[in-house]
Amino acid sequence: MPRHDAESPAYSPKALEIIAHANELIASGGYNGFSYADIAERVAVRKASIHHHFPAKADLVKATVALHRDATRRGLDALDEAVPDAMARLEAYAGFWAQCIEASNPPICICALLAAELPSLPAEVADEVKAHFEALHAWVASVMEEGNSRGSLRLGGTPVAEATAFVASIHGAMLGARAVGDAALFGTIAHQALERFRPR
Amino acid sequence: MPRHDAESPAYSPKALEIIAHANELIASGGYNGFSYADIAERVAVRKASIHHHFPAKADLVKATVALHRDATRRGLDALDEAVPDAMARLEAYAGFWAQCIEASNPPICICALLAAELPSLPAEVADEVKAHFEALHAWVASVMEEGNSRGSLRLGGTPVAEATAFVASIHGAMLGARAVGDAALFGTIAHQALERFRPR
DNA sequence: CATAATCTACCTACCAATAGGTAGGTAATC
DNA sequence: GATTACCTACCTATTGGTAGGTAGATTATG
Repeated sequence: MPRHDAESPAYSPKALEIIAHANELIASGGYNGFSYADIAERVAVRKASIHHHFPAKADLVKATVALHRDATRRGLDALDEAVPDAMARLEAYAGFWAQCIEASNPPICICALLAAELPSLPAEVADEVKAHFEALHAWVASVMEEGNSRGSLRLGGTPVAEATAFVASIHGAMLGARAVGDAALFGTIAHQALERFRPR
Repeated sequence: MPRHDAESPAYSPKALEIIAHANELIASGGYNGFSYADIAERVAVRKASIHHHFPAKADLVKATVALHRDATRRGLDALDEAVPDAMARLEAYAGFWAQCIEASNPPICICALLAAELPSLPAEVADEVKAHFEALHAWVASVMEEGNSRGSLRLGGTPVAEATAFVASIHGAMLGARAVGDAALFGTIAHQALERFRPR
């Protein structure tokens, strides 16, 4: 899901390597928690060379988020195809994140993290983060609407309202697990969030 | 709730002023999103003078979080006294945050924000954030347990599990509202999170 | 009460390190 | 030859912090 395709046509292999490291560093300390120097030493080129691939920091972080969004979209598309049942699809989505967080790979959704810092982000990055939330809300809502109409899950409100609430639970669960230092807490909360949609 | 008492005995008036500004700056850009220079110009002293009050940045942020925790504890205690009904109490808690977020005062819980950045925080700050989450989980759980046993709210799981899920919803709602640039979204999600506890 | 000592809260000056970035150059590849 | 991807050298600005000093307020002492 957040796994990106190493064959993305828009970036060189080195640029993709830089993005991968930016991803990890953002996931740990947010936008201002890492510098080009950090990336440079991980990628084994000089700091100034990073500018060749990404002229400014905002370019790098925007690209990182955009690639994360691409990967998310492809992952959600794949879920739509592979898992016909709406409830099982949401479970698979939550399960995917539970595995990631348990393995710290990645340890958090970078868009959720950047959302927290949104007011101080460059506008082009903030726009990507906002778009990610909107796309995720829309996907969850469409899954819920489908599931509700087919009886595989049961909504207590509108699909849109329930979807935004579910996404909030997922992201809040990431914060909670991180705060108390218990990765399994994410899975517990996510499972609980899903139970409310279980048909009786 | 996050309003602190201006008569706190441990800090000078100037130190409290510094903390208040640190609070705002953290709420906007997190731990690394502000500097002593930012505080200095807001408080109208030289940057070096801030070190007199807080020798290192970690000291300042730790104190800021600690004061926020004190204020939260007092606010929750006051709620316990003023609102006998458990369901109404949770509603008051959520409503308080809804007002804050609508007024951007404060625009987000700094502990939720710092939780996102936890891996890169100084340990003494991370400990305060963790303790905040644990205390909040405990308070919500106790309110839920009381409400459940009195019939004023209904739990689908254990008080501890439901409390952590509720806190996740609240914090996730903060992220969602911030991400999409719609402060009212917090209140919508929070209200929905509460509805699941409404007795039938 | 007057004076000295101490405390508090600021200042200037300075430091090393870092941050994001520019400019010009080289070598390898196509 | 043009492009790509690196390099060195350098820049300004900023960051968190140290060190020494001053002035006013407060406390202790005779």
